Amino acid sequence: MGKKLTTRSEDYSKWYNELVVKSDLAENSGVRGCMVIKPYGFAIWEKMQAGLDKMFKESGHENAYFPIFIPKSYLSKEASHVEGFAKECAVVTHYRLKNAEDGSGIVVDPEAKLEEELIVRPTSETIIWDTFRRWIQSYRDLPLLINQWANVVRWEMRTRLFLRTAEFLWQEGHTAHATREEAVKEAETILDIYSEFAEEHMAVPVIKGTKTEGERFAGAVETYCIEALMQDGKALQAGTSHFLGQNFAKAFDVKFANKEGKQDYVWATSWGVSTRLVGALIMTHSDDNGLVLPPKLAPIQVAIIPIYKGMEQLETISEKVLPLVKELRSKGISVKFDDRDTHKPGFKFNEYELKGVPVRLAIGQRDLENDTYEVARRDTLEKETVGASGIVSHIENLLLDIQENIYKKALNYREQHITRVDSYEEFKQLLESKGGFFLAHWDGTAATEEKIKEETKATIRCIPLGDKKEEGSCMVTGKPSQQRVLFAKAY
RNA sequence: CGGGGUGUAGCGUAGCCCGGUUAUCGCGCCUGCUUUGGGAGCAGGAGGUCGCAGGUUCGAAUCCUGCCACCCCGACCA
Repeated sequence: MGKKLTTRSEDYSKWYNELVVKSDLAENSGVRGCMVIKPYGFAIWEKMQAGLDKMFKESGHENAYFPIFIPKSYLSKEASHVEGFAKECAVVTHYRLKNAEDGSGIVVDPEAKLEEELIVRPTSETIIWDTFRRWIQSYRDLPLLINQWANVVRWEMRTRLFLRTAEFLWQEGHTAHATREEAVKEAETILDIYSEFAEEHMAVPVIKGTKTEGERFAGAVETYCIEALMQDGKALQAGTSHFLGQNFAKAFDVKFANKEGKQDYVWATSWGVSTRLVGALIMTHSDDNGLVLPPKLAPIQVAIIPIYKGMEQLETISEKVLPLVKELRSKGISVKFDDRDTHKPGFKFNEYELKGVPVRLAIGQRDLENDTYEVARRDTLEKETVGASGIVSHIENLLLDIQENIYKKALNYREQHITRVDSYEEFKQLLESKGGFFLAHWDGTAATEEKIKEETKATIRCIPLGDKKEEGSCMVTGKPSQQRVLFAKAY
């Protein structure tokens, strides 16, 4: 019998440790809250990067790169921004080491103290806006649509692999516009891109919405977000897009001459998604046999496993398989022909299941005689025998089918776990017994939001966009409400 | 940062309460033979600053102190 994972699928921290962190994606680096992303895990991130980058560029954005170090004075120029990040900044104070005089080793050279401390970027608004001031003079310079792929550091009190690590990889977009309307539209366009990417590439259904004032990004006028539901009933913020108003333009004095020749502050947005998306992917689809990856993001889409006795048989199989590998690759399908002689077929079957490879082909003596392949799909674990003549189109269709199937499965789970509630008692009860998202009326005050959070640990994930207005009364205070908002316990 | 837990080979662990030969077991790794359609079998072998530092003791993985890291809960968290 194969070794089943002993972990329950709802116990994600353990699931990461056993399956992802130590077996496949990362290992503890020994530095607090950091993670090593192994090649296979990084390949997933690279696929995400490629998909998003294409969408950004198609909508007119360009990539650039800004320094990792931000002078302390920059960070403090926008008051609410620095307030939001001050408690989690890594600070560089010195620029040199030296040998200790008592021979005890290398120490920080006290002579090499920086006049102004440097902050390791927790996000780049400040240093980018300091640059934008020099890039923008006229309405002809607008809109300025910049994206950066980078790492950032946030010294969180508590870390969680993939979801909240001290250092993480992300993209951050920063744009400047001539009008308020255009900037708002940009923030919404990006939200649509994130939503499309999550649903069509990651096969993760998301709910688009806006954050309440209390959950808003430090320095933003409006924060848009996409919220996903994990298999354990907790919500995960998968991406955010912020309309920053003129806050940063004013803080960094970024003005432009409009068509009438008058000076005005520019309007801004910023937006980002991070390696947290890899966590979202794992926690949405995976099962007790390991990862389940959507074909569009799987580093290996098809694994081919020969079953043979002796090198002669392997050669016969290779002769048949290599042209197939070539043909699949020519169609843009990533294939691994695993002809290693060091592992048995059963071992390989389990290995590729653990890695979430969507389609697995096996070919042995039986198939050579019948001119067939055994085809197994990872999402349902079903196996079938397919004739060699139609194998390529069969695989193409299967990849599309798996992509669609795991999306539907995740969507179905989420629909089963969105509950409309009208009483606070019912809300509290179902939050514990069922979990998931709750649509409920809220009076719009921060006080009520805070009360609910304190009493239940649930927060308002977002005020959904595009939902029908609905007269109602707040489930806590009974005050009037115009729309249901989305509650959940979140990561 | 507060409460609780953990740290022993690449991974997972026993031993710790009650100090005493050469630190246990499994997986993995190396060699050989036999195997190969769902995680192979047998035989032999290699691999250890017992998280770090100090203390108690004739003697410390084990007891004490400090520190570090990780996990869980809380606070915190675009």
